[in-house]
Amino acid sequence: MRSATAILSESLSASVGSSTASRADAPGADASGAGAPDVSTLASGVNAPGADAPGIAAWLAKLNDQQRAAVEHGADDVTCAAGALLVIAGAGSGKTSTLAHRVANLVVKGADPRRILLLTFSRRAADEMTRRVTRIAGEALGARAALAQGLTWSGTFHSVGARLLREYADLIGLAPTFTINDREDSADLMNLVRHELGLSAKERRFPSKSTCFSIYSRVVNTGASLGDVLHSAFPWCRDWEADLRALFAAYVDAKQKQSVLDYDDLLLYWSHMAAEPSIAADLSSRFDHVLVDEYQDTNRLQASILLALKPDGRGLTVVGDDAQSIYSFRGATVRNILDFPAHFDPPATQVTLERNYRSTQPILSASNAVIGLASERFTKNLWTDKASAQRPRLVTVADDATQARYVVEQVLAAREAGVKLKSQAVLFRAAHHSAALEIELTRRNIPFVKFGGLKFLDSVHVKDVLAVLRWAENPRDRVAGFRVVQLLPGVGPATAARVLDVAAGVATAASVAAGDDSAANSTGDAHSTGGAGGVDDASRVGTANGTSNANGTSDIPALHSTNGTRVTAHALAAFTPPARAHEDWPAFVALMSTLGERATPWPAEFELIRRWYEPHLERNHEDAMVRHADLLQMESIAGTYASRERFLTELTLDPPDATSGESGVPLLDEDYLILSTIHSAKGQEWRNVFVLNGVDGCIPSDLGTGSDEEIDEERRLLYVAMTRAKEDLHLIVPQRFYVHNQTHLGDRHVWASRTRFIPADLMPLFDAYAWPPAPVPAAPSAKGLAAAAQAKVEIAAKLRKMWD
DNA sequence: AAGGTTGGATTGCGG
DNA sequence: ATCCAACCTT
Repeated sequence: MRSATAILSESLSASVGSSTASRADAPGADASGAGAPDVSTLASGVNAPGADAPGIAAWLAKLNDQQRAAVEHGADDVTCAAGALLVIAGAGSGKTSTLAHRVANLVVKGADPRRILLLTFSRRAADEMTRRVTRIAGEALGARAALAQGLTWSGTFHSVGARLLREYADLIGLAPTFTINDREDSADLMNLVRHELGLSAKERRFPSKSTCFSIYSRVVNTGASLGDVLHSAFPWCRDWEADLRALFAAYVDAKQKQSVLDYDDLLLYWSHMAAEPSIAADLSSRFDHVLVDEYQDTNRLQASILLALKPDGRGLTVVGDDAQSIYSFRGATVRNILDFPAHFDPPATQVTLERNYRSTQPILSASNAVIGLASERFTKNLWTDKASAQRPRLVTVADDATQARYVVEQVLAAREAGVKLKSQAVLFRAAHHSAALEIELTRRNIPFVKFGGLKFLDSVHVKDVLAVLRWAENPRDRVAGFRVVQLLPGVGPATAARVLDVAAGVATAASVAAGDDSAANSTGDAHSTGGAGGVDDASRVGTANGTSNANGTSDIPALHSTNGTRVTAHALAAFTPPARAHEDWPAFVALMSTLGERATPWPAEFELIRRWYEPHLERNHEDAMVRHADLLQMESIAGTYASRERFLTELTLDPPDATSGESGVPLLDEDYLILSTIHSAKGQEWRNVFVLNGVDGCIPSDLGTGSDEEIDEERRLLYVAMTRAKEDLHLIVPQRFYVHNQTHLGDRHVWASRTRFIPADLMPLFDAYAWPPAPVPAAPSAKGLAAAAQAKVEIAAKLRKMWD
């Protein structure tokens, strides 16, 4: 099946590829550049407060009035930053370009790029932004200034948070070696805690680990109370409120004891840190300017961080589009945008970019009409001067398979006409909607890259190897250790728990005091044959560790990595494994010991682990070959990171997200079709766009039709999909839609109807037809008709006769 | 206690 | 289809 190697390397090439592509197509540059200097703009010179401007600097002249207003807001005196700025940037309005120009302009006017904080939605967007700022500033300054290195604080909220937390770790009682749990790890930890509290053995089934985690995450991100969250988003879990509260308390406790942070913690700690007066001053004085992209998809917690960093709004710029808010399911709220201006006194300046440089007028008209039906009215209407006779197409097909054939034929036809595959994208609501299409593409040998959906990091073998690394990096990470120990044959949950207790017990003995009861007990327990040796070991290690930690200041018993892992290795060495694990135990102890002492430099450590893991991989998996290839691929990528910690952090915060077809990894310069979830298509554009499954149940998803808010979010999702298209937009409506939860080869299906977001009165905006075109039957002759009528009568008579 | 199997519940989008 | 707890066999 799908090889994770392909996924990983593809993700790399995909992101490089997309940069290359965007240089060629230059979405935003198009927006400002190819949009041809508007003569009236040049003449009027509106909003050019620069006194020295009878003419506008050439590199700014390409912008339209609104864009330039956004770029030049307060830029005259960058050292004494002007008040907050809100840029409402409609789809395709050159948002990225405007933001990049603004950053470049700040630098040109003398701002220190190292003191600019640029927060983006994804790592890809951050890289793209850095690249463009560098190019634009280079153009403005006549030379490529040393800006690429200068713009050091550009990234997602989560990655910047992780960086800051490591810097300030000592001040906030956090071990600087903390590791970060991804969603699945977090759910696993939640599950461990859930078992410990005895919540798994209730009479009525307790919510699953991922549900528990989702609830927890939502509470944290929205700042709402548990009761409210349960009521509004998880009504079927309302009865468990008290248990959930206890679970979450224990979960937080476990995270702190283990020095692990989940995604939400990166924001939560940052937010609390920024609100702490002793740190806040230092923290906010580091950044003269804070700019945030995709502000409509930030949540309350993120907004609170911004307000803490820039309480009066000076130097703060946020950019977003309320019509494109599609992440409320993870706590994002458009209120952040809508309420932004009023947060400040004087209120934030607002600039609206309404001119669309991307799509043709018919595409824009249809998109505007779709979003116009939202219950909440959006004030702006996008306009363009790109005329076209081609309306968006609304294509009715029989079913999923026909939909796939339609897309393939249209894509190939377009390519024949000179449109590269890379300029065409297929978008869908849920990752699995593209299954039939992927099969068809593979069959016809058309290369493609898919964004969204299954992640590389989700595969078992990758998680295993990463767990070894994480455990070495942070010996208190119980989820990692629990997973690692169970890789050995004959070791299951019970043994793994004992091993971890011993390791933790030793650690406790080491940092608290020698002779701690629980530590001695658990060591003794584990050591049926040589309890004395175990205790002995523990106290010896304890002394060593105690000495090295003598000047430690943290009140949390901090076990910093080197010694901590050495403790782990000692505990493992002293542990008597079950008989079946006997043979493998020494190699395991040796591995953990080497990793703990950092005896092997990075990235050779990775190879060490991979070699150790190999036999276990072969024992546990049928398809060991494929998985092994993945690990080799990963190994070569490991070398591109400076350290074990960087590798772990980056991989967790920016997991490779593209998958490719089985036909292999398309090469960089090769052409390939883009498949993407609508969510992952954010901020992108293509000449031709196909939107799959434009039916009720898919858009809107039948899971998201609970409330009006949810419906509106689904509507915005369709809007985002439609506004990705530059020239040609196909919305496909399969009439028969198979239900996916059914037995093998089942034929359950529903007769789907066109999405409710395109009601009948919007139909004139579309070019509607069925595909394949129905063959036009020859008109039946009068004689034939008469014969047919007679036949019908005869059959009816025969049927009646059966029961005579 | 481990490891495999089974039946019942859940269910997407993602940093 | 996938996840999880419970049951069964070694």
